[in-house]
Amino acid sequence: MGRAPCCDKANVKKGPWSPEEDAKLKAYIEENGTGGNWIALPQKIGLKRCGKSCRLRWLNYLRPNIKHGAFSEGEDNIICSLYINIGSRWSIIAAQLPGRTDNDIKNYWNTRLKKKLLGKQRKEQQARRASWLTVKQEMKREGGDYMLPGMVSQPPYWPQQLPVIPFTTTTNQDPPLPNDQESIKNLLIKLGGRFSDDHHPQSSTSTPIPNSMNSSRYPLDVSFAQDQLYENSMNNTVSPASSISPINSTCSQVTNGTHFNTNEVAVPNDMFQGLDGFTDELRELTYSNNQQIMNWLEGFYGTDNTVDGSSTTGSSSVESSSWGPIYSLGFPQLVTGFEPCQQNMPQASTYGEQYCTWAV
DNA sequence: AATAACGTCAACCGCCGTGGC
DNA sequence: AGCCACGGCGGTTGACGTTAT
Repeated sequence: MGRAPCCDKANVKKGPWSPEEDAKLKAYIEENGTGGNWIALPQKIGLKRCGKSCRLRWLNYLRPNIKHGAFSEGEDNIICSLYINIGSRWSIIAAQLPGRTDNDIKNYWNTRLKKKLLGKQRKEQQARRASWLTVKQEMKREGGDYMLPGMVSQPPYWPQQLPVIPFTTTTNQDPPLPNDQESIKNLLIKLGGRFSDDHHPQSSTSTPIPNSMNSSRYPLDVSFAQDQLYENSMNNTVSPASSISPINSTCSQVTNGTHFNTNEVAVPNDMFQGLDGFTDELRELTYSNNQQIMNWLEGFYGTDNTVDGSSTTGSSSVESSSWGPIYSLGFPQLVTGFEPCQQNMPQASTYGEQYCTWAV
């Protein structure tokens, strides 16, 4: 037996709110408050609306200090930084943008920001491909290796060189500031990579997954993403087989248990859910190296740094200078803004653990 | 001018966590 | 411990406006 409906659907008006309804609701709440019971509210006011609908209307439209209209560049940056870090946690993102509602931000992301991001990425990708084809032809003629400067031929397999700093907020202390490499690692994981100590799953202790992670919404399948990345890298690069490191592709199992290995990094599989081709774009992107990902993001953020191909053939190091523009635009806002988020959201520490923690 | 295609956004739906009983 | 009501959240839908053909 299902749950009883919160209201009598047959006698409830749906669709756009009329000015009269708005006025009634606004006047009542401003005078009396919600009374802590949205379900009972419409009857008190004499509105033929569902309580949930009233709540939504108030929160998204009628409540004071709601900001309507275009998003600023700064707001764009915050949204993107947070999305990259925590995914589609719109309410948390909204908490960082006074006057904006989660619904607004969600719509804005889905209809504009995502495309803006993709548009820039596509342009760069096309340019890169064009130059790649040129070089490839050049190399074929000369019988050389198919490698572009600044491109690594290995599948994306991030080395465990980055410092491991758990980004937990389980204490009362402020969360540690993410340093460059931590942020990069975090990002790379979300892009589907894994780290070099992933191969020792049995050797470590297990850590309970937070309840919210341990649901069907968050199948832990990092290695599967990695395998896909590998396939993508095989399909999208013309690298000779000899230059590709072997990769363990036998561990593509969705972890549904109640524990996860502390050497594994928990990444929600739906981190980029709803992005359709965007996920593929990101995966495709990872056939090149960290530096290129950094440049891609910098491109989005509007900085004009170009790839210094000569310095990026190594697969492990990421110059902090390359991260600089992103760091300065995005993460400070994220970090300094995280505090109100913690205050407002009791489960904020859970998010911190879910998305930012990995153990040594 | 007509209409198809696309974009935007308010609103809805259903699931989940929480707290009271 | 189990049930229930409720609030909150994220994903999706559909109406409406705009642009392209």
